[in-house]
Amino acid sequence: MSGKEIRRSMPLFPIGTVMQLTELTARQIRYYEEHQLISPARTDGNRRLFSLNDIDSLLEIKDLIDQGVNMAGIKQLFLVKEQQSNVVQQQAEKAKQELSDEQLRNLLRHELQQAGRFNRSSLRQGDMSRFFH
Amino acid sequence: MSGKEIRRSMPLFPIGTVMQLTELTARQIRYYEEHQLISPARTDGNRRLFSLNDIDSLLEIKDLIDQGVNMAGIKQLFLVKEQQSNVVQQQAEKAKQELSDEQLRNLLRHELQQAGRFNRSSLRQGDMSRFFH
DNA sequence: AAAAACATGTTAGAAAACCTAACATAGGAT
DNA sequence: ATCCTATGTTAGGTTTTCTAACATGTTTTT
Repeated sequence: MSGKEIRRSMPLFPIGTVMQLTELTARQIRYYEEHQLISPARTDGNRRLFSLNDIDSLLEIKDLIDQGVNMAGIKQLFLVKEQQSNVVQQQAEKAKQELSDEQLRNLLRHELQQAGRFNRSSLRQGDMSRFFH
Repeated sequence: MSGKEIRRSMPLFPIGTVMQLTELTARQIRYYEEHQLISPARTDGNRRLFSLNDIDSLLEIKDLIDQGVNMAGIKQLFLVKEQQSNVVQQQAEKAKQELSDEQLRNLLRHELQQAGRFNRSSLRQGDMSRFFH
């Protein structure tokens, strides 16, 4: 939960770069922040600095908007997704301590079915990979 | 030669971000550019925009300077390294068309020995990985 | 149908970040 | 003792970003 995430959440990009990367206007990006769909960091001088995670989120937002989802909908989706990944994570952790290998396999299989039924769009994530490597 | 490189050479970061990432001053970064060790892109408004490759180069420059190498030395090292990778690349390409598998294996073995003897520091490259993933 | 809400555009004024160019300087090299 | 190298510092100018406000075309609600 730290090694990888610390880096992808590192504030690196000014809004201009993000505009190009996402093809969103500054207005749109700020509006989505206003509605708490993202929370970019700030420099000492109050300029926004976006992380790779922020950009992933923005690309996802753009996608959802194209599909007619409104702010409230997107917020809910993000919430649920966060919860889900928390659940999966915590349970995986709990499982590691408490369960036998056999039991663990069963649990994971269940979780994954759940995710597949619902979390659909999370498979399209990590879109930033299109910019690097 | 295109897929990966296009992305790592994508102009993304303003100088402020690069300063933090590399712990170099703006003066240093501009000075290295002046000596053509890097060539960051520019925005329409003439602001520098650095790529991941630029940052890799800067980290390498910093390293070499710590080891007492001066501008001229670094320039030469970069030149040789670029040539080398060109040679390896071209020969690999030529080889793919002209040589048998057996011959190809021999050639690559040779090239790699060469590289190992000389290109040493290139193994420490791709340092940006420390910031992501 | 009128009013309200939503998502985005546009504008204005201010502040931050960056630019180039010039001069300053400590430490090595000649 | 002088010159060169790498970097610091300063000044004046330009670009980018900020917030806040008002404008506008679409949907929703009433």
